[in-house]
Amino acid sequence: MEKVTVRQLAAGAENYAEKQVKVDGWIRNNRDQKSFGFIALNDGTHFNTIQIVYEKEFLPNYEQVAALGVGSAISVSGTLVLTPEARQPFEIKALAINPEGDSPADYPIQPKRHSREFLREVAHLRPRTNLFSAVFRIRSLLAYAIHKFFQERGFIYLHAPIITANDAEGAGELFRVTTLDPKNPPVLDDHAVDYSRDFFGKKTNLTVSGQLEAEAYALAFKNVYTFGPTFRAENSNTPRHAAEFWMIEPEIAFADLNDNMDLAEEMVRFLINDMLEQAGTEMDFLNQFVDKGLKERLQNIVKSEFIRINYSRAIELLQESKEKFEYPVQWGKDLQTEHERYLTEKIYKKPVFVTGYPRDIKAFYMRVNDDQKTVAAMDLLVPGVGEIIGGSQREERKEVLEQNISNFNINKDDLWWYMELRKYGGVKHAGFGLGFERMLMYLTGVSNIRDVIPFPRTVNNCEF
RNA sequence: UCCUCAGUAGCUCAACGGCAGAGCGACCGGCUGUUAACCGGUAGGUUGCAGGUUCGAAUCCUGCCUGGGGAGCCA
Repeated sequence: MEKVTVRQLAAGAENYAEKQVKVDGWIRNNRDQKSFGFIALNDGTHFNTIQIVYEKEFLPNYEQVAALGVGSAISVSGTLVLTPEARQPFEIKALAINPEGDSPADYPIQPKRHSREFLREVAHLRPRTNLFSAVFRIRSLLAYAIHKFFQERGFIYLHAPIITANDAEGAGELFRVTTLDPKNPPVLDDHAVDYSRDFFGKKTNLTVSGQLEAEAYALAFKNVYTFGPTFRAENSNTPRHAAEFWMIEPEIAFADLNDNMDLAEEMVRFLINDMLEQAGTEMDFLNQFVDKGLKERLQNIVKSEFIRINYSRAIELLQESKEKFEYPVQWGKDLQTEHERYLTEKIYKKPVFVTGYPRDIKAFYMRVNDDQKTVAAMDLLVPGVGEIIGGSQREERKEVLEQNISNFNINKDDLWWYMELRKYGGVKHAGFGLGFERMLMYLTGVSNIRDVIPFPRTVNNCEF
């Protein structure tokens, strides 16, 4: 008897019609009647369940099977039957059902709607629900799609370090990495902790970005990307922030800001297309139960050009809009969330690149424009999620970069190697950071980042 | 960190100063094709925690804890 998966059956049930097969899985629902019953079985290989029909006359352990609760693990042997007239295209008429793992009546996941908040408390069981089955299948496919996109274009995948000593990027609060005894650390004469006696002989932390290292590799391999975990110790409590998340950071040499935006746009379009193709069943489910406009919105984005406007023009548009904003719109100040949302959700209703931000509100490594007041930065704003990409052309002129570093009061000594990238074969280059989970939220319509990370880490929460 | 809303049965919620309830789930029974099945019945509670006001508190007040939403920070 051939062991099959629901994935194999979904791909071609007619190959198995009237044949005997064996499937293993977990019971989603079990309904018994006097002499027959139905089990909705999920074997983990496919979003959909397979229906198992079992009858008293064939099963010596009918009563035992009928009593199996939701969540129980079973092995089923039976005949695959095509059922074109029914709601499901095929089912299995059971000849034998072996209980493998019982699930008592207090199993928290019931065949009914649960709140996301409740399911977060049972994060070890929530992947057994429809929503999380869809989300985490798509998460896996999306990670693969990202590699596909860059590998097909000849990019080199770079593993940037996770432990780093540079804290010069200003990209957020850091998680310290140390082996010192917190109760009794070695101290200097002025009672400050003596990090020279720490594991690495200096202060170290978890990475907040692999960008600086990616620049080094872009200036050797031309086009590279990183894709790995990132850590920010921000005390931020929002549906869009996590302390541990994944980020994709491509870096391209001999390229300017426009090349950078072209790449970002092509990538976003590729990822959407790929998910619509690869995850049809899951996308249909999300479109029906999570966000009614999801598929239409994504399909429109694939077709339409992204908007590109500069910061100054964005300020003008917002000022002309007559919309009442809580925070004033003023040149020189950063765009507030409400401003970004207005641009992408009200004015354009599609993704918008905003470029050329004031120099003072952006990072030291961004290339200064000829006006000396703005930098070659770009943010990609999308409806519903807000900023999913932040990037820039990098400052490749050694003198200008040095000036920036001193303007931002950054310790130049930490960046000696970064400066040498400008000294030896420095060339214009650019890159961006894509928040993996934010992209996933955008693709699935799921509005809380805690629901697209298997075991999310946020302020005051490191359960599981 | 700030603002705001909410914690009542396993889950989703009602009761809003006067006997703590419903739907779903669970359990028992019925039903020959169900599919978040249907029909009948049963069990299930220190109303987040601590204090206060009151003859009487799930309900009003104070503090704390937990969670949601908004803001800032950002991806």
